Amino acid sequence: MAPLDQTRKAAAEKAVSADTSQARSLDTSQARSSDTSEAGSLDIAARLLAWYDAHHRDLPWRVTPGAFARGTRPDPYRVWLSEVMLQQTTVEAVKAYFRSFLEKWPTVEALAAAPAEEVMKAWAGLGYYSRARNLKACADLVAQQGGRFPDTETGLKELPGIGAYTAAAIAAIAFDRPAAVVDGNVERVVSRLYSVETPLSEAKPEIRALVQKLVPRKRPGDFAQAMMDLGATICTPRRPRCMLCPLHGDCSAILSGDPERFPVRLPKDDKPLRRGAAFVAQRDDGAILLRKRPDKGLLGGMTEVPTTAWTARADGATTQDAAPFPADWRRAGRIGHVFTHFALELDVFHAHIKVDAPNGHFWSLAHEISGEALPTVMKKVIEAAIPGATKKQAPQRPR
DNA sequence: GAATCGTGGCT
DNA sequence: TAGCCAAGATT
Repeated sequence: MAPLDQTRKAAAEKAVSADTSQARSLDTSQARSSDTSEAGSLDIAARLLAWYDAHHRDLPWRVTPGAFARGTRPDPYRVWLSEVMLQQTTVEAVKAYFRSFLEKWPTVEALAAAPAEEVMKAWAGLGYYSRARNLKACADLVAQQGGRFPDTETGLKELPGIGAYTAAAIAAIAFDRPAAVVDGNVERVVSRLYSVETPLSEAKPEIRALVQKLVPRKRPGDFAQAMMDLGATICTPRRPRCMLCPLHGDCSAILSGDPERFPVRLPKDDKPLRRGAAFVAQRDDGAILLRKRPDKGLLGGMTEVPTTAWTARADGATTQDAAPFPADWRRAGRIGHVFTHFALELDVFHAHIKVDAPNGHFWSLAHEISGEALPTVMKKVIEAAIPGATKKQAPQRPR
């Protein structure tokens, strides 16, 4: 196999990319003559790839377009890691986590050798924590099988945390397979391109079939990333920049005069409000009492301070009466947090205590707090009681 | 097939 | 402001 593209120096990459424009247009014309049976689809792919060559974004996990034609390939580990992180997560949010993970665990074997707890800590704040558990489980499996990822969509989809989208994305980007990569961006681009009136998610099979017809045999990975870049930068949910779009001449929704109408979506259910109380117990040396949540379910496997149940009741029954143990609880404030399917209000209580950690709980020293596997909602809770406590190098005064 | 599962940025 | 929505997967 060719050396990993990402291990090459950036200068070499730029030199390669600078002198391949002719080769690319040659590729494009070859594609035009042989890639699909539908000339229209073909032109669309060719136009999109040409646009991508000129306008693609430089992202930490991305290699220069045309990698396979140069005899190189992306590192499947990096492609997989980035794709899992990017599930329902913005590019900007992922960048720092991707770099951090790669520095801690440069290979799938390294990630497999890491304790699951360390992986959860490193994932804290990124959300959808089952992804982190599945990431670790997947790394363990792949490492057991020699450290090689499956190179087909079918094989990839059998791994934990890899569904239809991610399997197609890895197959296309890392292994040059002509897979139909359909994420939210692609759904939007294609639903506009063809004015798909069927509402999501009912339209998913229809959209997948339309995408499959567009996928070129050459550079399917670049095509997938080009579609997603187009959706992210041009064919945006609101105020799409149609005048800049390389496909504006192909787009049915533009003719309708209202491309924003697509994709058609069904109305969403409104979010219920849940309430509860959270208890920040602090030891004389500043340590905070924490516990680990169950591995499954909401915030599965993450760390929290003791809380009451989060109930749908709105009767305000969130007082210190519900504390896990008696102490001089002082109300420190109230925090709000919005999850995917409900909103949460937590009354935060704070106390200094001098007892041993109850069963299943543990003390986290002041300098350790920022490194714990604390989801954002729990950082809000602790901050409400002890401002600065979850920041690195928090100025803590033991009392 | 419908519910469940985080968080942050943008309008 | 309050909703929308992001490189979705799992059960």
